[in-house]
Amino acid sequence: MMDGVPVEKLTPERRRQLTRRTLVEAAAQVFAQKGFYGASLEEIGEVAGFSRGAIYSNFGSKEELLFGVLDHYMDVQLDAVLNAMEATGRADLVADAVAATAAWESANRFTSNWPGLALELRLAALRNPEVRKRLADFERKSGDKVARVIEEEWDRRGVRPRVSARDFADLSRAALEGLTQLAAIDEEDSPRYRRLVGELFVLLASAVSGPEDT
Amino acid sequence: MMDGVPVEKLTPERRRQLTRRTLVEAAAQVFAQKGFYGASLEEIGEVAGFSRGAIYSNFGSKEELLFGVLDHYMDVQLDAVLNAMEATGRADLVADAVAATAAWESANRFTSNWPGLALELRLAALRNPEVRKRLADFERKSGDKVARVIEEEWDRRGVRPRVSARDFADLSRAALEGLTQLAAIDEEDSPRYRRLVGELFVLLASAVSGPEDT
DNA sequence: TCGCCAATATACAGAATCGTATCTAGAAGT
DNA sequence: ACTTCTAGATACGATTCTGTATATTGGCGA
Repeated sequence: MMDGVPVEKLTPERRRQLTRRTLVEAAAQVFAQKGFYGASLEEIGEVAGFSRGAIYSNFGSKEELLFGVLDHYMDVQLDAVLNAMEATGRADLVADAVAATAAWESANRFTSNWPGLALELRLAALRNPEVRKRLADFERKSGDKVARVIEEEWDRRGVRPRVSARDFADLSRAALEGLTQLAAIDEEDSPRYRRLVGELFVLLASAVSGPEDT
Repeated sequence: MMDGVPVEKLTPERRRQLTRRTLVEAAAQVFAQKGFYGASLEEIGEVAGFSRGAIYSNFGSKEELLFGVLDHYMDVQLDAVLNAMEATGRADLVADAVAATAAWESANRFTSNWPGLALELRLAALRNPEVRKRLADFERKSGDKVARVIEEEWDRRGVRPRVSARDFADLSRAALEGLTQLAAIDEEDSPRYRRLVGELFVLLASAVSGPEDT
């Protein structure tokens, strides 16, 4: 019988990629919860619905799996950042900041175990030179991208900034991540920290144009 | 013979505290390098110059040792913060910010494996409710302290802030920690991130008093 | 339809770790 | 000087985890 639904042909290659993805997502989750050392391949396989065999078939070692998770993380993170940037561009600086914050929020950057994964990967970077290199490259590249967008916006509006767009971007990112972490730890005051994200952007945006500008 | 030097009598109690401290410091170092799970008690004992027996004699378990490290961390962190605050108080807001930054820098917050320890403890907090509670309490309490100092300063100078002192304190701390982490990961751009710390304070300080004030 | 091959599962060996149980040495007090 | 008591060292058992080697299963080509 012919398939009434456009069933993805599910070629072997496709199937393999699919299990890879499943494994990576499971690994991301378990790494975030238990940490790289604390997580057992057994549990990761179980969460993914596979056995350890699948992991060793698709990745050579636990470390390679970590790299898979890192790549995945960087993809998702970059998407979130670009989406947040796209949310801006119509209103004034402050409103833009608020919109970007909302986009950031909706990208569930505060929920689930995203903060845990981010922390875990930073730690992994601190300990593993290869991870460190890749993560640093990524941060630089995405920082550049964000800075370019900011610059365009400033140009378009004739803003005379007191700091470079790159500095502004990095400062925002650092503060954003610090707040995210604090919110994750202090669950009770988490709403306050989320509010502070908006506050931060308003402060920064108003500061960047200086006392002489509105 | 009478002691020419005021030799600390080294009572048993004192001796015990001393080994405890030695063990905690060794644990802090190894935890920072390898993580809680990755660190073996064997190695910690070795670094401290003791055997695992000493650990189990002074702490009941690996987890209790972690609590010891956490307490130590909070003590040191609070000291550093208060010192940084004390560095302020004479000049204007911007100069104060710079001075505080310098004090922070000199407290080696960027060097050694302090960033690693901070990250590791945050992760531990994310995973262990008891750690989370203690750390959250500490952050709140130290945040209050800092906020109070800031408020006094603002009062004394007649600053009319646009945000609460508490918000300002938390924003600063979040950004500071974010920058510290980025600096630790991107060793190559580390100087730039350190410069951004000063930049940040200047921006925040100028923003907080608003466009109507200098 | 049959046999081959790749993807995944299972079985296994070796290493490492935690916590406990036991031992030892040296100081405090009589 | 002798006993006691405690901090710390050593020995041990049990568990767990990684990585490899082997088995199995399900699809694809001949």
